[in-house]
Amino acid sequence: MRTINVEPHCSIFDETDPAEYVYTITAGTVTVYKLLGDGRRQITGFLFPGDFLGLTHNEAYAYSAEALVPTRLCRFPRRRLEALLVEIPHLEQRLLAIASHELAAAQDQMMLLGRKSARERVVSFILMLSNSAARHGRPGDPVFLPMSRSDIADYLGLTTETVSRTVTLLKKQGLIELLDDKQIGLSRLSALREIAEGF
Amino acid sequence: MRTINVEPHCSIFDETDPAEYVYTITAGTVTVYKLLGDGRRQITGFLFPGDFLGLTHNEAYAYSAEALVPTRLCRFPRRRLEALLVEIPHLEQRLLAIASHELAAAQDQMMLLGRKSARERVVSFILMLSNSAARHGRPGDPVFLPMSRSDIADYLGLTTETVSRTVTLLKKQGLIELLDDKQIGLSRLSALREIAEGF
DNA sequence: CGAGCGATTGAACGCTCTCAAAGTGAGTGG
DNA sequence: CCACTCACTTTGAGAGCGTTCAATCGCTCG
Repeated sequence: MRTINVEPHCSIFDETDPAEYVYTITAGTVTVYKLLGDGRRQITGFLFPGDFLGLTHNEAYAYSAEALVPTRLCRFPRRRLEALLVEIPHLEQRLLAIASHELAAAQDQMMLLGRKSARERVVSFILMLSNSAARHGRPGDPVFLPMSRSDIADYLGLTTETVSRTVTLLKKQGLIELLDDKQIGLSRLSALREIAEGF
Repeated sequence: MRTINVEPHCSIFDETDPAEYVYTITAGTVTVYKLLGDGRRQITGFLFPGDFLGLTHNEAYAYSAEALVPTRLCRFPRRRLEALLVEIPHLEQRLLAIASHELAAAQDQMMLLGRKSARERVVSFILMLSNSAARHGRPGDPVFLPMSRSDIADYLGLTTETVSRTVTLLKKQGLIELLDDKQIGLSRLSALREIAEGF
């Protein structure tokens, strides 16, 4: 087990790398993404301190991961983890709970990507970050967005321009407040929730 | 444990039902989906014989499930499964492997929904069904599509009209053959694979 | 034969993308 | 301290892909 520091925009592993390690994040933010042949990118998740990274049952990782901000990770050899699983039965339950939670989040994201408008996607994203921050004991309002517009766009299946326009519009309509472009106040929480749920 | 038969378009459980049972599918096809406030639907998966249904760590299901064709299920009380997990350590490993596999599939689907064109989505879908059929020991070519255009559309984040137009176009271009509207021959497999991967 | 449902086809619209330019802010060097 | 650069964000105008609305086709079933 080793501690590793990664600078912003530096790769942790790539989609086809042999999956030799698993990681836990102790500080920072990580983006997990997949690429298409011509370079199109889909970010499948943002990971924060406490989250696991790199769990898979295949030989290779199914996705790439890189640091968004200066990030600290704990790295385990995968074989070591598998040995631990035999010793500590509780650990497997814990991993199953995590995987189950991630699956539910993935289904929400499919709903977002397949059926929601740009406006609904951006609102859903802001609320998601707010909830996630609150669960991790950080303030849920104002919401802090450590990622760039381009990262948000690649997570929401939009372009940076559309994300920018949508945020501007939400502000004009008094639904959010822009403290700066990485800090957003939630003026009308219940209205935002309705938009995200598609009413 | 009980065997249950479900007719087409009949609900197995709904998104908010208490999650009292887990199921395995022994015959037929099941659709798993989520709904938005105004009725928009996103199908998050099609399940076939051998697949598990209803696994969750929450009180309620996170999605709805219904039969697509006449379907037979085995129903376990969830508590019984939890008891089995204690008795049979291997079972937990198996569930973790399944969840891990589903997560990888979910990430592929996010890429499809967020970044692929209609044409790429339809081709990816056809190939996905072909691979899935082959893994289950059924013919991968021609591909059998048990679901309606509307189900395909709700799975791919498109409309029925777009699915229909796209399939017609693929046929005109000699990339697939339409035996009937539920049976598709894969004329040029490698070309199809390139389209799906975004080249 | 007629009803009804799903699939297909057509035409026009609109949301988001694309391409382009201007604005903003942090960091650098004169 | 200010000018300059560079990256990111915002704003604008126009185009395009997929949607919407509507009509037709084709099959199954009574």
